[in-house]
Amino acid sequence: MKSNHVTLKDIARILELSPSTVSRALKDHPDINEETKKLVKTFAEKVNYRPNALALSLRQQKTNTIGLIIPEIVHHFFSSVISGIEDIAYGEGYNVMICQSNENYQREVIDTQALIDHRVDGILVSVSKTTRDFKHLQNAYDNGIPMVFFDRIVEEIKTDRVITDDFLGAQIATSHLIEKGCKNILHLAAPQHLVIGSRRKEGYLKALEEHGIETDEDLIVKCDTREYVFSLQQHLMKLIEEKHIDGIFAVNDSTAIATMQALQAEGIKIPEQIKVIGFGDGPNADIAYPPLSTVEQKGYETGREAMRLLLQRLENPGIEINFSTKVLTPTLKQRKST
Amino acid sequence: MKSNHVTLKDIARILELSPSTVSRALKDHPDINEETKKLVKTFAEKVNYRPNALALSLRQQKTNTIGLIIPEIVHHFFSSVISGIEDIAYGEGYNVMICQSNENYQREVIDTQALIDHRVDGILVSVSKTTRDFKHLQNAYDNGIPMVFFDRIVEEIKTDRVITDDFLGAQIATSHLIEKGCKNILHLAAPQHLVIGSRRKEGYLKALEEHGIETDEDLIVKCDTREYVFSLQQHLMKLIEEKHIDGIFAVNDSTAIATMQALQAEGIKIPEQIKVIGFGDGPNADIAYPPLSTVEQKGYETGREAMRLLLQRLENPGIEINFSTKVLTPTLKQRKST
DNA sequence: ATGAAAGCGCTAACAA
DNA sequence: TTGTTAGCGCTTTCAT
Repeated sequence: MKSNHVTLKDIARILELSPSTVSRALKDHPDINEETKKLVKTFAEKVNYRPNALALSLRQQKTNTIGLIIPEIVHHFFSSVISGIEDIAYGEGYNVMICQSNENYQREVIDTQALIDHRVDGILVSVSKTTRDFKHLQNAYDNGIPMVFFDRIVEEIKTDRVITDDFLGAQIATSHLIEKGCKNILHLAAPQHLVIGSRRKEGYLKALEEHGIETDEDLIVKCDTREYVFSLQQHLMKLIEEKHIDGIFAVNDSTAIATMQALQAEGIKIPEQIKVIGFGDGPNADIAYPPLSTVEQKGYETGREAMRLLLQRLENPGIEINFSTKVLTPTLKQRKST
Repeated sequence: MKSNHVTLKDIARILELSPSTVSRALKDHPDINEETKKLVKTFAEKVNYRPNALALSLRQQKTNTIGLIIPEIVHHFFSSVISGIEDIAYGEGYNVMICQSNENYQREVIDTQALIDHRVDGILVSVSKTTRDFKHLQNAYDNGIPMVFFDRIVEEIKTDRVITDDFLGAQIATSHLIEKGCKNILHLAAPQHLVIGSRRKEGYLKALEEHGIETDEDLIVKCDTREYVFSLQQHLMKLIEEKHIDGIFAVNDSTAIATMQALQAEGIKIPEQIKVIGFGDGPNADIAYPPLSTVEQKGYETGREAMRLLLQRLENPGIEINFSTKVLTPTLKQRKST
């Protein structure tokens, strides 16, 4: 910030006008002389004048910036969400301040604080896996900053939300396996304190129930990352043998893909011996061998909707609108793994 | 920014002190009474006081924010870069303002402007594929904002840079194919106006030359995305047949993987009939079938180095340090595709 | 040990 | 039509 920056005052001084006149000229205020306007504008253009966003924000008590807290940018779902948010935000003149919590609670707390410190106009959040205490978010909320949760929501805080119908998605995925002839379906699940973890498990259970298949708690294994799969490989193989597993529903694509690789390494044929389905439909699903059947989760749409809900609050300050929850419905993407 | 925010002034008024005293107390100024300090601090704590970062930046002429312009967050390489940058930046008390150009020149210009408007202390850039005019960056540079280019650099602007040794990487990849017995090697190349595009091509040519293999311009095809591969599928198959292609070096992993899929769809066995190698080593390489041999490009390290170079400028303002170019050496990652 | 005042860059109510 | 002034939230020099 070494000041090679031209300020309003600089322009005023050089043009022998007052700062207010320059300010008004620049924004086409009706009662400024056309001559003056032209003079000021061409000069400002010439010296490449750009208003200081900090000063503007301070003055207007509005930053035109919204904060985003996201677990991990590397995940395709989340980076799609970012694109969705940005496309809407930019169109409305908002900037997006992206914070990556890295699935780390401490970092999330710090990020939230940083966003508050920067006086963002609103916050979009998907909480980290390790977050179990929500004081930091409650605090932002109490500060009067509009918030929208997406995907990994916090049920304790009442506000707008955008979620995927995880229950339905899991039900669709599981039913698909059943319809393909699977009888003993293993579920690789996310931590149950995450809403997506429990909802997807419930959808799985519901599908079994609907098809009159008895549930077996042993067939639900907490395992939601690629690394996790390989570390559990022995255990999983044993389970598959003992329980005659013929179908696997994994809580996300990368777990599903790693599982296929682990099984193939043990000589198991997919889909002939065991059918596998994931959840999310990132680009990996197409790359996997065989291409992975999965349930499509709309990241870009999630981002757009979240930003739209936030905008609604920002553009109607003070007006009480009932909180709404936008539910996106996932759809089956059948490929070769089922 | 609906003001539920407590200000210094608020505290001063309530505690019947002057704003300056409060300010000093909060930052442990030596000549403030211990009593007063305690009073102020506990009160500030109690009401959850947080200094307004905007006001601070305006006052100090320093935002402690650095700007990042990146082509596409969805690419693993770039999201790793972000992590590298953030890890260093956070450690030094800097925030990172991330802008995604989406490989779009116009957007890049706007993003650059937004960063200047926000008076970021420095900028890290990897230019978009469609950028051929650098006025916007030159402008930031002329404004006295320290800049570091990484990966997709701009040769016209003299400043610090972090790059992968693309020439060497391509040479390593191509030599590997040759050592594995390939005689007729196809190169799927990136646009030549991008430094990485031409460097990688040159490395490919160099390797051929070193091994006494005649080069053939027909074996260099501009094709650097998954979609591109499938749209060129017919053309590529014809080329492979006519030229007896037995090895393919693709400018990036996703192009390499798509190529393997296209070939396999035509019944070609990999690596038996044709060996394929990529560049970059994202997680997709492990997921591909067969797992893709590639050359490792260190995203996280790139980010760290870029941020370190920038920090060096920021912490030594005014001091002229010669610009340096940090070159990261890629290493061969052999898997099953070669 | 504390306070008053000025100023970072900008806008807007009020004056002229 | 233009200028003066105050103030957004904060720090810091200069008084007291």
